[in-house]
Amino acid sequence: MIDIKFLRENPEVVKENIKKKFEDHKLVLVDEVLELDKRNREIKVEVQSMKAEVNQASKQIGALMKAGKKDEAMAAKDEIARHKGRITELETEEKQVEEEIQKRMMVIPQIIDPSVPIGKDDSENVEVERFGEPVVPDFEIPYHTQIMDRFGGIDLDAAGRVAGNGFYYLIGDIARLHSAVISYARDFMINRGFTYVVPPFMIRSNVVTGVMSFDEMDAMMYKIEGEDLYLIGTSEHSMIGRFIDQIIPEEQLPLTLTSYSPCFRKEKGSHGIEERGVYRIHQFEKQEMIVVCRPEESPMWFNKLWQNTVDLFRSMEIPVRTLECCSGDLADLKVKSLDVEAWSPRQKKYFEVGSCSNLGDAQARRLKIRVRDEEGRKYLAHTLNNTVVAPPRMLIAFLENHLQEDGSVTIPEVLRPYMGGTEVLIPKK
RNA sequence: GGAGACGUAGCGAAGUGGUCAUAACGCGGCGCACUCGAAAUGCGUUUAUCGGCUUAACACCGGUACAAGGGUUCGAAUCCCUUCGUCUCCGCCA
Repeated sequence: MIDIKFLRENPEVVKENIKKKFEDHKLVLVDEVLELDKRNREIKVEVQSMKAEVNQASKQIGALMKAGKKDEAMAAKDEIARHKGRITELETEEKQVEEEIQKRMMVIPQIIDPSVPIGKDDSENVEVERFGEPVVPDFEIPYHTQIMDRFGGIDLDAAGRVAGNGFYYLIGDIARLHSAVISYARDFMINRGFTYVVPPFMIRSNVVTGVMSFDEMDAMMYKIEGEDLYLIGTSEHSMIGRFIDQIIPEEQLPLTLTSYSPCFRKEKGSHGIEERGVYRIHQFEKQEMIVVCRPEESPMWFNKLWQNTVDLFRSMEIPVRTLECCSGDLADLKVKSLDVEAWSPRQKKYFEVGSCSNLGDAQARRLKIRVRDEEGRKYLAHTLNNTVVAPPRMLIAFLENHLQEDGSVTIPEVLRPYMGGTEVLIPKK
């Protein structure tokens, strides 16, 4: 969401940005907003001056009533009644016009960072850098559920009967590995100066509509029946929700937080739940990081954030690469975005394990997250978020990369303290 | 879940139909004075948002906001309705 004042003064910049994102059908919205905005301000001028008159008259009535001059008071009442109809009329139009403006502003994309590569869709995303050697072993790597199964580590059949497709039971060593990764990731971020937070796992509808569009909400969010509550799709929802309508003192910035939560997603969108296994599921757990900072610092934090994820994966000896989202694949609220992908020796390609985004002031504008500086001036914060790690999916990369020819799985040194010192998992079958 | 009380500035709190809502009073913050300095004291200052005007402004003019939404009224913090939240007691419960 961009600033309407910016659009008013720089319509060509906004249009140019829309073209860069290959969303030409939205070009017309810019001119529509300009026109609606003009009308909206005309209405405001008229309504406000009328209200000023009515307020004046009301004060007079009070004085006249006190003075016992009833006739004059009645005359003033008529005066007000004449204005009232017109005010109601104008206010109705004002409300409509503002809704129309809002509707358009919500879909006009954020001005993207100049460094974002131009491209139509995800096929034009750009690999930035590889970290670690993508190894393909000379023995066959089975599908991840098969690897888990050898350890008696997964029961999808029962999960299907109990909760349906898209759920899982993780069992024994695999379940322990899952928890170990989360705990290790938590401490990893704490050691890098982030503050650990456990947020609410359900949020109210007003927070939901604040943090996402209706379409996203419909495709992702589970609603609690009979309550005004939704299960979060990521802890970003409740973490950012914490700052809605808040004015943060500048000296508290940057807020660097790492949160844990289970995540619930309908996955109703284009992909759906097709693959068997734990790649795309209705419920998973995730360690997240979010940053609220001063505008000039957000590019610096963006680079620090994705680097954290890369470092975490490298510390567990998993090869990764970074893939930058091109303009056409970038969500409308984002200024810049980069995926961290882990190497899959089975598929012989990289797959997404995390996503790092700089939202600029777009999220802050929508949610009214402001900062007050020492002089008392207020401005919108910049917000960023990134996945630290989402274990069920990352376990795929973990198991595939650490599987030995004899069927055992080695545990990287950093994870051993969280696994009771275990150095290697021995299959049961 | 039941009963009661409550929701007003950073905090506490007055205002219960009009002419003090930026809002009494107190605390805190900021500035100034006194002091070698500090404390104490004294004086002053301290909401957000939108529109207009202006080259521009945290200057000026005006609109809106007393948990949120709606209603009654010429006029609502105050009266009525709905929702949300907080506290106390009871019930239930990891």
